[in-house]
Amino acid sequence: MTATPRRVTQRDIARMAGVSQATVSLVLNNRADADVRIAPETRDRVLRVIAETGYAADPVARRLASRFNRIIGVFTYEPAFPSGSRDFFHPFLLGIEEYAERVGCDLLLFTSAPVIDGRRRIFHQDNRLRLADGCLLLGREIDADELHRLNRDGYPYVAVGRRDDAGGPVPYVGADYATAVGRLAELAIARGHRRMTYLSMGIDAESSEDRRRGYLATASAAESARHRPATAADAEAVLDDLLADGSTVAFVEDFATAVALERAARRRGLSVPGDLSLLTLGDPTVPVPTELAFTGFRIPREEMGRQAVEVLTRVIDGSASGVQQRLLPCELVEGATLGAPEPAVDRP
Amino acid sequence: MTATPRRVTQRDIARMAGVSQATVSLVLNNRADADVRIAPETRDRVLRVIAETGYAADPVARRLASRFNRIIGVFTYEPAFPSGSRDFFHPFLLGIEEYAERVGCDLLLFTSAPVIDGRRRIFHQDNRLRLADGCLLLGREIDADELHRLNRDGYPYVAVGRRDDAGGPVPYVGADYATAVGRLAELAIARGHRRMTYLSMGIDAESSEDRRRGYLATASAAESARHRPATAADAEAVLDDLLADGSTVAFVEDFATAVALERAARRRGLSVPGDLSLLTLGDPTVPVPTELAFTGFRIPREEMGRQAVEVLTRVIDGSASGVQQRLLPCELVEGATLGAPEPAVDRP
DNA sequence: CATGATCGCTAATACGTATTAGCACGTCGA
DNA sequence: TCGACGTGCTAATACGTATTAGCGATCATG
Repeated sequence: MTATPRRVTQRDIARMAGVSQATVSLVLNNRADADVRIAPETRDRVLRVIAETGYAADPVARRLASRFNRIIGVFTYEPAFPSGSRDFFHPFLLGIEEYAERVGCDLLLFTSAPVIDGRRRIFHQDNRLRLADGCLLLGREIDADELHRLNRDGYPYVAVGRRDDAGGPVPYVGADYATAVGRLAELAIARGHRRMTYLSMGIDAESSEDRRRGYLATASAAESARHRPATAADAEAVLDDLLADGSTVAFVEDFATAVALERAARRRGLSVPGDLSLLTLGDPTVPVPTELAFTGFRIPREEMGRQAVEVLTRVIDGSASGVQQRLLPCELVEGATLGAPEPAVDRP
Repeated sequence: MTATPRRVTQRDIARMAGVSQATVSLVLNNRADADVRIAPETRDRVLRVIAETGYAADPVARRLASRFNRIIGVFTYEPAFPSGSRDFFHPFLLGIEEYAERVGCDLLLFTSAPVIDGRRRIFHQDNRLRLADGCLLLGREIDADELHRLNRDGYPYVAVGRRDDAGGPVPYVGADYATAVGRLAELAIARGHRRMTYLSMGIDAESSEDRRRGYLATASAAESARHRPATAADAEAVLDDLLADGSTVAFVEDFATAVALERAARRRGLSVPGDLSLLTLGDPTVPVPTELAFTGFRIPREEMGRQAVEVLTRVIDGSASGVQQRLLPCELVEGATLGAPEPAVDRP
């Protein structure tokens, strides 16, 4: 491992081709403006030397000079491990990578961001955001203070998933949970359900709030529309509660909880959807083994990733007019867990 | 989208604190050498201003000046889509990200590299390698010319997976396929198998070559040790061939092919491992639905990712002495597809 | 032939940081 | 009182590129 030989620079190329460094830069950038002209012979000569030496411009210097990098930062909020949340991020990343490739950008994963108080921080001692032209934010819960600061600094970013205002509107590409859950509620009511319960994950994120809002907007037409928190570990108690209430359908935020509920019901000799209908409100975020096809909806994760990159590039190059906020529709999934309620004993 | 307000620089900090830009830099980098002294009051004053303004050094300028960036490049050779190869890369990336986080490096995915003649190229017009301090190379087949060039340029890199020399030894962290396959062959022989066939994927990669080598080294002790290419689509013909040859065990490079063979055997009323033993030589690279637990070995993909980053950081900071080449052991998996051969009719 | 206009290129500078030689100002010892 | 030395800082420069004002030469035009 000898000392690295100094890399070839434009100055070297210039010397070899008998021109100035500026000329090399102009040739390299294919500048053909009215006020920048290079004779074809000169251009060819420079290009030949470049080809011979295999020169490639240093992207760092380039960025320093021009303020653009063709690098898109990706910040994942929740700790990437254990691989549970990995499977959550993966579809987004697929879409992001696909679109980044299309527009010729590299992706910078901010893995160096330190975890402080159990959560990754964008802003810290050695903040590296500016390495990228702009940044995508991924994560169920995003720190509002950090959004404030991004807004204040005028740093180009786009959140994947809807976000409340934080010192100004937050640009995002999200999923339209409210409408999707509303549709499911309509379906349930159309099937004859009158008493229903919404089982929340108990986290305080916008994604959760939107689902609940969609539920309340539509389900409030029913005889009874409750909501309560629930986890998979809780399944037995939750099931008790549903039965006691006479709910014939549950809207389950967390996929794993739905699986656990179905299993608990089966153990008691109850059937889904015969005795209880279950609706799931998004794809599983953790791999859960189940044979059952749940009725619910699909989050367009890949498409969200793609469009987030698209919006971000717009924000970066300034071609975006106004605040960029998009909600993508979720596709309803016709599964086997929504049925008609048992004809109930009339209640007084 | 108004014009971006110029970001705060060291010069601004310097002006506010009444010192020079150099002093700010020195304070920031906590320099305490013998020949660099800053009075505690001055240091505090500068630090206070930094805290007030929320200043953070521009990593780009920093890199230009210091030649180090704490960025690790990741180059994936095979086209990332369809998501089949995605599942192949994923475990590597998990390990890579984990270790990168540990050493405080960001990851740069070279998604901008163009695909030429059906394969991604590192070197092209607008080569962005130098954005990273060094680079990891992923992919079953890596272009030897590009390795040559990396070696020639003295660019720090590490391949994930063993590579043949390319104008010099190639630093890598690979899996010890030869030993693993050799072990499987020993197992087969110990169980009484005497006629065996190796079914290759027919690609010309080092990973394939190593497996074959391990097979030949050990299996050649058997009565007959053939090898031939095979694909999943081919399963019927391959099965004919195995039976005709009297092979009682097959070493199957491609997981999907093993699945297809078992299915074909079952259709003919043959049982695995009763009539034919199947050994797989690595985890599935494409999700294949199967209930069967195949006997074979596990590739330590995550660990390979981690160690690749570790080695790369060593190469970058120059603390690596000599060429870095590591082979990690594969863990044997005791499945249900290796049995004892039917007591065969004596052959003359 | 004088005067612009156009062409082809270069010199100079900016980008924001890290590094280093060295300056100004003490202080101390003889 | 004078050099030697230590302290605390700054001026200058490098890193490699992009950009722009502008210079000399050539060309067209009256």
